[in-house]
Amino acid sequence: MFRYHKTESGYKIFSKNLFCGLIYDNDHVIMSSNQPDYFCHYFDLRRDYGSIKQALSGYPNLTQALEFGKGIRILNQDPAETVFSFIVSANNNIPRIRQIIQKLCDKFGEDMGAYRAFPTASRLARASLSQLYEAGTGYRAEYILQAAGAIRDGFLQDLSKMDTQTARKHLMSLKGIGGKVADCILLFGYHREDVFPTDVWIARVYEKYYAHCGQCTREQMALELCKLFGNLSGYAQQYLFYHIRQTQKYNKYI
DNA sequence: CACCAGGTCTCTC
DNA sequence: GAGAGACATGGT
Repeated sequence: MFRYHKTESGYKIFSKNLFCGLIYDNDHVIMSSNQPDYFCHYFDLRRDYGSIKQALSGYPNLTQALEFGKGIRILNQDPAETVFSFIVSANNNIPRIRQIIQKLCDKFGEDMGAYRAFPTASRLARASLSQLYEAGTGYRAEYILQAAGAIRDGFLQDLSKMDTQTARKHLMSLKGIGGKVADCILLFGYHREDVFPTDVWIARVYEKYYAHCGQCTREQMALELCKLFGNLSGYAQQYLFYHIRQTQKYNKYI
């Protein structure tokens, strides 16, 4: 999600220790990878998004977002990479998130020849606080270190067996992981569809289109939106997020 | 030089 | 449990 580079004709994308190139050619995309099966799953290519969009079209205030984000797919990312990435994302902007993650790869990732892998949890667990500060993580350095140790010791081992709410609480027991980050990890790392990551942008959407209570917290918004969208929550969130994020200012970053 | 960024933590009451 | 402030860092 945060490890991609635009090229003349497409994108270079990195996940874990793997690489994938995308070339846009008229109406189709050519994928080349050292691990095509992995990236078919990564891009969620086997899923029928047409029926998801059809189901979502019955909901209020989504028509425009569905059209705007017609090519959206929910990525299946590596769970550990997702944990570290979204710890970094908190109270941060996208260019800097990408920069920090790049530096973490440069400093701690395995050398794959043409690029560096995302660092493993056990490698990050052996990093020093000052090394993590050097990567620009700031006050999140200790969160990363703690999460790295926990994951190395099996923290994520049983997560896929837990129901969503149990898994969410489990993730939130780590410092640096609150409700929003936990929901992102569940959505992008475990493809849990019954979460609604609620950040500043979704909060704005909520207040504009879906507000039921006058003054409610992000947690309450997420709960209400989940109740409304059920197992389509994760998808609805992505369409709404992408739409507002691209059409409201700050789109200079992309 | 303030203010902000895909929030969370830590204190209070 | 709800409500303020702090929080590294880099960009505007």
